[in-house]
Amino acid sequence: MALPKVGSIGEYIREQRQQAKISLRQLAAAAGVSNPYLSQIERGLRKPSAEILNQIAKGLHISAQALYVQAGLIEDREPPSDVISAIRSDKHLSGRQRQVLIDIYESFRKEKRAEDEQTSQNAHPRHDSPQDDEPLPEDYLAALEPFAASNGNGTANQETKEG
Amino acid sequence: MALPKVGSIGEYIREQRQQAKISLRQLAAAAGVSNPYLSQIERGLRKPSAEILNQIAKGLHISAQALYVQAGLIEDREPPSDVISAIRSDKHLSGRQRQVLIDIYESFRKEKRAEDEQTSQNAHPRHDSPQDDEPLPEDYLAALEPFAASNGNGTANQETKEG
DNA sequence: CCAAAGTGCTTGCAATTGCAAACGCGCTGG
DNA sequence: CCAGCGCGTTTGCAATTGCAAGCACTTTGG
Repeated sequence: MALPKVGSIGEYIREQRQQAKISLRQLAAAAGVSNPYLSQIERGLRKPSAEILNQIAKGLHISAQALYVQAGLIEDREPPSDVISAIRSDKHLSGRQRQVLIDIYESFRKEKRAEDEQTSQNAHPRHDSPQDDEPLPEDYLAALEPFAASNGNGTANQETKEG
Repeated sequence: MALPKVGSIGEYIREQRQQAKISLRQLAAAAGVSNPYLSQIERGLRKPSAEILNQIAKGLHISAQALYVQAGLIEDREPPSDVISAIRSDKHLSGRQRQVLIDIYESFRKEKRAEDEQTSQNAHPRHDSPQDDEPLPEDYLAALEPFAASNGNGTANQETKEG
């Protein structure tokens, strides 16, 4: 997994560099990295660390965030799950309970996503979550038992202001 | 250069993990990294790559950006220099000229900064306010909120101990 | 013509990342 | 008491990062 998929970030850097009309060596100097390494990065032969990426962003006078997104390191935007944020901000739950709920919720989401992908394998171009396919551990279900018994409320009602 | 300022990121991760009441191994599994490696990261013995950082952020259900900032990988953000943006948007300059101007301007800034740091050695840990190419929607900020809030008050990080 | 300087690229190599295996420690329970 | 499980940590090791040195090519220009 060292060569192919990282291409976009390298291309992006090269585009930005050429657009700024500076040579590879100049950018390398400005970014504080070696020229051969930058060359390899631009051609997708190497996967630069976040530090290097940050330096390059500075050398290019572009947003580091944009570069991270391009590199797939920030993905795009965190999944804006109201459920998770609601769980996390619920003062009536212990840390353990929070975690259990979140894990369960996520496993459900995961299942659903797997089903959807089976039925229709259309384009999800930036989707990059390789191995997260473990079923719900018994521990969690066991932890859930007393909880579900005492709490009959099944809806995760969001109280966030919705405009 | 193996352990300069990476300590904070490790401590931060550990705090977040303990706050979520999950074990090191659980987080390691959720993040898709090995437990020994996560252990070393938390203790500041290793400097994780951006990918690993991203995975950990997901495992912790916190914003990857926040983690990058903590790791010093996003540092803060490029100073929203009007000069640079003005230079970049000036149609009367060639790409090369633009670059030269920017470089000169930056070297001046750098000099100045060096002087300032000599006179007063305090760093401004300014919170990250997203305002770049794409302003983040409030939904996202809301998702960030519990985390950002805990950074300011909830965590046992910055209690009444000042050295 | 050929030195000098520019461009990007290839090649070893030290240092680092990241992991599998295994250790010591505490707890539970047959 | 010892087997079993989970916790965090330590210890080698393969794979990768990132760099210094050097290559091939093109342009400048005395």
